Amino acid sequence: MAIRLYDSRAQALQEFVALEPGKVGMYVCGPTVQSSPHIGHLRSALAYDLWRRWFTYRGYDVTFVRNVTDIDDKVLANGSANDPWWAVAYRVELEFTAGYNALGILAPTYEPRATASIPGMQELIATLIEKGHAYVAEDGTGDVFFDVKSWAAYGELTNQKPDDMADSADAATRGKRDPRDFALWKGTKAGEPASASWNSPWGPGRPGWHVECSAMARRYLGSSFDIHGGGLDLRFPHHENELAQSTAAGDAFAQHWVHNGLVNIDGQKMSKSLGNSIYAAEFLAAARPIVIRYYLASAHYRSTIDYHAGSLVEAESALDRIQGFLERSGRVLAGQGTSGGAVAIPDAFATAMDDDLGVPQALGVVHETVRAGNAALDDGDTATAARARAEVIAMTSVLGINPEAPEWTSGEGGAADAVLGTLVDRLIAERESARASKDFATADKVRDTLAGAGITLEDGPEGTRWTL
RNA sequence: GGUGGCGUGGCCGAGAGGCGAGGCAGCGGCCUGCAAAGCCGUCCACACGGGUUCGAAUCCCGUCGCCACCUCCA
Repeated sequence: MAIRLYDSRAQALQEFVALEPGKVGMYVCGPTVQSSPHIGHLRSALAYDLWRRWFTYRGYDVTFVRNVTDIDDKVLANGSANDPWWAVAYRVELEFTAGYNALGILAPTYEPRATASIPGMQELIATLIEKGHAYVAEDGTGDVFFDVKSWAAYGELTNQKPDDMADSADAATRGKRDPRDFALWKGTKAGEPASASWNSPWGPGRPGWHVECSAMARRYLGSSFDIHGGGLDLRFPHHENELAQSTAAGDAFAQHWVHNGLVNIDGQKMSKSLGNSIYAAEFLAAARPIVIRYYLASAHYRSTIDYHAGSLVEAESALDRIQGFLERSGRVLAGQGTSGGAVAIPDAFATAMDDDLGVPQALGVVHETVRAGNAALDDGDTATAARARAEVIAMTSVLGINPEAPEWTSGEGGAADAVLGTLVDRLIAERESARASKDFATADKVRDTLAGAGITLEDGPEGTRWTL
């Protein structure tokens, strides 16, 4: 069964065929580390984490590269004498890493920083100049521009004709031959810190944004690789320019382009001017990380997610249903030797995932399996329940949302939990004796007290359970 | 102006010419001392107007509304 993906350049679903059988080379645009991560960054990283996990499940050896753009106009702008740009970049990078880790996003195979790949960028620029696709600005600034007119295919990624492109707002063309030309190298200007200046054949300066990704992709994945991903907002100009540069320099570059949808807040784009950005730290404090992962994964990766109050509550209810089944089945089936070897993921789940990463449909299969498993437990059909349990574990594990996986359960079971358990167990015992003597008023009072502390009781055949 | 996307039941969210995705919320029932959890049932939706078809949420034409990108952006 082949994996199909929606290729943004072809604007069509395409069957994925690896350049090298059994291997996938994937480059994803990581953050420009200029300010704290927000929901959208997490969503984007998660989308490619899911792609990567699915390719891996399907047996591919995935080389996953996600860069860190640590030198850029905005990084520079956010630095100061007391807090240099590179300190800002490192600090913000740590915030991103913390956010990724919190959501169980796997570390990339390579996570290159742009500042560590300057020679590769210069090499690419030199090639472009040599081939007549780039030129040194005639205004003496040391800038080097890509010559859009020299590359007939320019616009192929976003299906635009250069003549249709609005003239640059950057009206002062700064030594450009054409307003659409974009910077490959930015000569160091007066007042810019020496720490942000690298020597080059064109004078001291720093790389342009687009060329950074082209060079890093080539360095870690070679001149041709399978998939290039990034946020929908990066299609133009960033990815269009990357494609033009790399192909003009002679690289085959990415075979497929994949773009994830953005996150809106109450129907509006997140933006600093609207003041509606939700930062990762705030978001991660709003619910358990696994709930956030479930929420961000539950819409198709290409669709816009519209976040609103209540989104996480709904996600949590849905996830609790899965978790509740795993807890219940784990308890009932404990010690029954239910492992029974490797359990295949249900075909319906795999089919959904193969089809352009159909996570929402795949989650439908998870929930159907949960229902069937619960029904089997109700009927005492432990064989069916055990199979459902194994399937649910397998499916949620691939998605990174298995509530019983170590990444979500570590941290539980500490001393504080033990103390709490002792206290709650004592109250439950008091309630039990009250119930035994039909003193339901007292029993309900205990339950209400615990409910007030956020503890829910469930009476079952094996006794009373509690959850926080 | 150019390019692309979207409008699905109270809410979220898939699907894509005929077989009622799924979740959340609600309602009825089973279970329970009462609950909770679970199960069963219920709630049969696809912006609007035409058209094609035996059959359209799905295809075509038109209309309305919303959104994204067009050198800051995941």
